[in-house]
Amino acid sequence: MEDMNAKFAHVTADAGANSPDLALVARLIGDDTRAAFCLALLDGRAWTATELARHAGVAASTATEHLNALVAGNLFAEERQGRHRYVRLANQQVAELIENLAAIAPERATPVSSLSAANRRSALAHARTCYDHLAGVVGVAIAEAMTERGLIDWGRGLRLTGAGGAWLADLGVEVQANSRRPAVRSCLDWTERRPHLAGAVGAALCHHAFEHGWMSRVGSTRAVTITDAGRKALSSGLCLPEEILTRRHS
Amino acid sequence: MEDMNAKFAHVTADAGANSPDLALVARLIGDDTRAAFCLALLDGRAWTATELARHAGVAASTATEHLNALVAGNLFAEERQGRHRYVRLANQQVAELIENLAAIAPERATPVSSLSAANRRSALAHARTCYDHLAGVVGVAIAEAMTERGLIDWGRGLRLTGAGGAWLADLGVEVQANSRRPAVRSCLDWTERRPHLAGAVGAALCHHAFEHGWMSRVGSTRAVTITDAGRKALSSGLCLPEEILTRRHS
DNA sequence: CGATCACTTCGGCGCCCGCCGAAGTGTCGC
DNA sequence: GCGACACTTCGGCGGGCGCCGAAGTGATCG
Repeated sequence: MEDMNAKFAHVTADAGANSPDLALVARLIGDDTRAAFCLALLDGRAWTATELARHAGVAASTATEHLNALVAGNLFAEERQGRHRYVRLANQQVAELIENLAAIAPERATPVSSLSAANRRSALAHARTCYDHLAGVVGVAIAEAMTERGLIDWGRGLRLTGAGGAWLADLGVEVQANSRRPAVRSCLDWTERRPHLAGAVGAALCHHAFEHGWMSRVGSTRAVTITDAGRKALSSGLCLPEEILTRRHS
Repeated sequence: MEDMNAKFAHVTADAGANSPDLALVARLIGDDTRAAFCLALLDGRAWTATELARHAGVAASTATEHLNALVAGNLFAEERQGRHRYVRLANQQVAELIENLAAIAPERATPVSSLSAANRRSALAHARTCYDHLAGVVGVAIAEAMTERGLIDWGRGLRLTGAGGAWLADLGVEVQANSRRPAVRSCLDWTERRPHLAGAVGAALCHHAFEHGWMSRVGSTRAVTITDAGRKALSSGLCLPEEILTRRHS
């Protein structure tokens, strides 16, 4: 039947007649500089144009052009403050798109250039924020510990168990009861290649950890260090072993 | 604190030192022809190189080059059979990536060229497969009816209720109990801009509908028509109104 | 075994797009 | 007001990449 219809089909390039313009959006991310911008903004904070230009190693004028495109394409949202142009990811959906892309994408083959770069790299691999939740060795370990203790359950998709809800309430973690956002969502970690915890609960946990001084940011990067208080809380609350909570310097 | 540290930061283009190569993957989708290939494969079936070339309106040689890139980038998987080269999306993860992209991407501004194109367009908008589940007006209506009847629940993320499990069992729908794949997942419909049902349950329902003759494919496209049997089943099982189940010709 | 067909390889063309630096606009602080 | 600074605009350069058609390979069929 299919062959018969093919005979009568007009020779039309009907590829895009309707359908969303995938390429338009993908092209925005498909450039090394703009991709670097996206990854930088995954830390959930707003960056200025100059910061991004410096981070990606391009001229300010180049950064401006890229930002114009990204804002016009609704991937970034901007906010002008005096002489500064702050940008952030437009919304949750864009953040998830970039996470998905990052999970699929291969590691960039970049020789580690210096000692400080190696250090920064290892700090990121150990613990970092990923948009608004926690990633890296520690993030993955938390997700696995929560699984083992029956706080979350992976059978037929990720789900927060009753015990998990109680555990959060016990800790005093306030989960944003947003109607649309899933309570728990898995996010493939791009250093560990194993899932860590995202979604409303992931975000709430991360927020809670900052609020209670369990961890703090390393400079202005998205790397974080676990404090003594954090080590105490995580090892008693989730039985995370000491080796995982402390970063081994390379 | 952040400002102080910034002063001491070295002037390095450390953008990609570590980190996944987003741009590499995004660039693969960021081309009109390759994007058309991706959308075509969203129907979940394997296409031959020539079919894709014709669909996108490019020469066979061009298609070959694109397919080489997409396979090398692990977005497509290929299977050689005699003189045919069949390709399909490499895995579930890629399919979801493309769905996410499609949900964000704007509609392609393409003037409808002919009557038959308009017809095809309206058929797709009414009911179509999206990878392995059902989309379009009908897909969205099913998801909403299931919500109203308490078979699925959106509070704190999408979840299959007890009643929903019972309903499926009652219908005789066999849900693949894959450990990793979520039972229910929402997928933003790009014609309706509202969510329809994906995940293991979405796939099982779609499979069930084909098996029981509730719907059938329109030629070799991913559009489907609801049969009389399907209208009966869906209106009695989910109280879907007749207007939604029958396509209004434009 | 020769015709046909699906796919591939290659050379060459043209355009798109990312880059920069120089000059311009707007904001802030003194 | 004047310098410093963040950002923007513009012209121009260069490389990358998507396209094609022609010629080649290998499978299939009569």
